[in-house]
Order: sequence, then structure tokens, then C-alpha cells
Amino acid sequence: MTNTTGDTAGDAGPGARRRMPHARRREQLLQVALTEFGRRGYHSTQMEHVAGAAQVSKALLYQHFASKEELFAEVTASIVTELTARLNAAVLAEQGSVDGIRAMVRVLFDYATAEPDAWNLVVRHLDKPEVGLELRDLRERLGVAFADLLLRRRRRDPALSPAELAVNEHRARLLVPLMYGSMLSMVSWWLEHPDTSREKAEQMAVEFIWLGLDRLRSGERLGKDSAMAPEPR
Amino acid sequence: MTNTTGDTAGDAGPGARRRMPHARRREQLLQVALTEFGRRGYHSTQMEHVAGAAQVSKALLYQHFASKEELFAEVTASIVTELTARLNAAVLAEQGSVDGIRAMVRVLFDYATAEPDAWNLVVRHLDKPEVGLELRDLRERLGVAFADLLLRRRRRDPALSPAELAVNEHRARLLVPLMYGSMLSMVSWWLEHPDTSREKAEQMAVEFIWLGLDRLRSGERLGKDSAMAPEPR
DNA sequence: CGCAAGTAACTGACGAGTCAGTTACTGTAG
DNA sequence: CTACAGTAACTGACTCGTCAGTTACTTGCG
Repeated sequence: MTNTTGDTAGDAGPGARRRMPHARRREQLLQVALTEFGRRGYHSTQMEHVAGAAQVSKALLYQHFASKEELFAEVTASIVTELTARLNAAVLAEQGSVDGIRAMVRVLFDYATAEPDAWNLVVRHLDKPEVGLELRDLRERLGVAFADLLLRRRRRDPALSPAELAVNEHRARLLVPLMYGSMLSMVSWWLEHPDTSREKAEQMAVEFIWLGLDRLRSGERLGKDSAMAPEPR
Repeated sequence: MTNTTGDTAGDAGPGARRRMPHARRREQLLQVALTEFGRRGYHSTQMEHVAGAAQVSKALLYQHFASKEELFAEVTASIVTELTARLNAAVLAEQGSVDGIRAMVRVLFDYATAEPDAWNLVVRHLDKPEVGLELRDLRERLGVAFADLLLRRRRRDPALSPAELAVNEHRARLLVPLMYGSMLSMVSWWLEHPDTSREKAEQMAVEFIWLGLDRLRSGERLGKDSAMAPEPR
């Protein structure tokens, strides 16, 4: 750190030191910004913090990103892209079975564990209204994609009338927030309760969600009448 | 507004006008602050906004609340208290049956509908790390209380060994974030999809959650092996 | 050299918190 | 029923720290 020629800048790679080429510096700054934003939240993070953490002046930071907002947007966008991709991959790999759920849950646990700052930034303190929006969008897109997958097989079933299908579609979309919410919530809970094993937490989430979805997939009609304790009141 | 003697300050009640007694003004300010914070979030809300919305000077606001933080803390505390009370009441009224779930879900939907700003403030843009903490606390407290309720009957069952009970306790605590997360998520989703009827959304949430809990309550052992659909594929 | 990478030191605006006063209500002595 | 003292509610115009964004300058690699 105090070294002028040789260095040990904690950075990766051999040639990594001051005076980086544009692109590499940009990457580093994004990485550092992600960490800072993730730990402090948008509002409590100052551009100086980011610059400082990257061992660079604020002015340089501004040569790469026009504004704090832009920097932040870029950071969150990358996270959202990454997470979306992973989740989509997980869902696509396991066509709608329990393993699909298991895969999604695993992706979330993996991500939260491997990238705590990113997770924090996106799921915990959503400091910025904007992030809220992007997140809602993420959830929405994932939700639609997932509902599609859930219904893919049923859609091809010629025994189902379009009306029946429509009912199922609607049901599937309603299930998404339930699934999604419980997954996120479980991961957050687990992070705060390290005494609980990850396996148990994962398994519980998978079971819980699967029970709900199973019914839908098995075609059972969950009418207002049946399927529920017969409404005393 | 321009009127000096008579007025129509948009406020409630007959004698309500400028120059209120201390206590009443304080109440009004809290109310206004809740609205402002709820709509803009902590950071984007300035003390001037609150003062302005209450048609009062900033200085006066500071005669009631020592700082922005204090004002905010008081606002959120009242919301958390209120919500906790309502949820506890709902759970207590319906001892752990489906109706218990139904009651909780209904409370959340009611609250979100009746107090959108409060809901927004606490559940959506949690602008402030602190709120995050308070909320986690709320969830934790509610969770424990709820798990206790779920298990109340089982605890008195002499047929269960302490070991079996302990397993159930643990299971119950794990279920709480799942339940809780899906409820909140569903309410938020519904708020953004007004085309879906509240009844359907509510019912779906109740069913989804009940399916998970039912298994636990009926004492079924959810081993790693069984309890999972044997994989159709 | 020449140009890109880099910086220290500055600016300007915004927003929390303060203060020196002003206004209106409440009694009570004449 | 004044009149006027006492006081609580209230305000406009300030201070002052903080922080996003700039400017004018330095450094070192090809």
C-alpha cells in the first residue's frame, strides 16, 4: 500500500497496480462500488468512499461514471442481470418438477452466500426508490417466465379447454409472488440465523413451496368450496 | 387559507384551525409525517416537506421533535406497534386453524388497503437501515409468537417425547419466514395488480400457506426421503 | 514529445437544525 | 366590558456541515 514501485494492492492478477488501462479500471471501480453500496446502502455511500476504497481519486471515478446515479444504476443492473440469468437457467434446466424449485432455491442461497454485498444491496436495504422499481420488474419478469414454465405441459394438453387453461394461467401467476416471497424471506432469515443449517432451510423452503405448487400441477381444482376447511363462520 | 378569521383548513372537526394546542398539533404532525415518509421514503423527505404539508413552519416542527431521526422513529414505532397488535389479535382469536391464517392474511390486506402510506413506509421502500432493523425485529417477534401458537396444542400432548417436540419447535420456526414472506409478497403483488380481485389473492395466499402448515400440524414427518412427490418427469 | 491516467484542491447547492423575534389566545385587575 | 400582562404557538431568515460534481494541474508510459 505504501509501496511505490512493487505492490501488493490486494487486487487480483500480477500486473494489477496503479495506472490501469481504462477498461480494467472501470471493472475494478464497479466491483468496489458494488461492495460499498451493498454494505452502506445508496444514501450512506459517498463517492469518496468508493474512490477511497479503490485507492483512487474521486475525479477519476467521475471519468468513468457520469454521476452517482449512473454508477449505482450500472451496479444494480449487473446484479439483476446476473441473478435473472442464474434463476432462468435453473428453472430451464429442471422442467417444472420439484427439482426446479430446488434449483431456484439453491441459486438464491448460493448467491446470497457467495455475494453477500450484492444480495444485501438488492434484497435488503433497498435504499433507492429506483431499485425498488427494478426489483419489482425483476420479480415480474421472473414470475411470468416461471409461470410459463409451470404451465408449459398443461398448455399442450388437448384435453383442457381454453377456459380451463385460462383459469390455470391465472392461478399460476398468483402463485408466483407467494413462491418468490417465501424464497427470499427464507434466505434472509437463514442469513440471520446461522445456527440453522443451510440444508434444513433449503429443504424446508422447497417442501413448503412444492406443496403449494403440487396441487396446481396435479390439476386439482381448488375451488372456494372444496380444498379448504369448510368455512365455519 | 387567506382567510384570517373564519377558515376551511381542510382539517377535520369544527374548531380545527391554525394555532392548535400542543398535543393536537403533535398528533397532526405525526400523521402528516407518516404520509410524507410513506410516499417519498426517509431520505427524499425533507423536514420542510413535512412542515409544509402541515402548513406550519419548520421551526415549529422542531419544537415537537428534536430531530428528523426522532420524528421518523416515532412514526415507524407507531406503525409497528399497530400492526403487531392487529396481527397478534388475529392469531389469538383463531387458535391455529386455517382461520388463523385467514385472519392474518386479512389483517395484512386490510392494513395495506386502509393505510397505504404506512404500508409503503414499512414494507416497501425501507429507506433507512434502522427501519430494516425494527422490521426484522417485528418479524422475529411475530414469528416466535406465531410458532408458539402453532405448537400450543402439541406441547400439551403427553404422547410426544421432548425430543419430538423439539423437532417440531424447530420446524415451526423455520416455517415462519416462509409464511410471513409469502403473505407480504402477495399483498405487495396484489397492490400492483388491481385487476386481480382481493378475494382471489387472499384465498390463494391462505391456501398456499395452509398447505405447508397443515402438514406440520397433522404431525406428518417430512423426512428427506418421503413427503416429496416421487418425481413424475 | 504527447496523450491517457491520475490528482489535490476547489465550488455550489442542498438540507438539517437554530434564533430572534411576532402573533394570537387566556386570564384577571380596573 | 375593556385593557393589558403573561405566555404558548408560531415564523422568516439565518448558520453550518456535507457531498456531488469540476477545474487546473501533475505524472508516467509508449
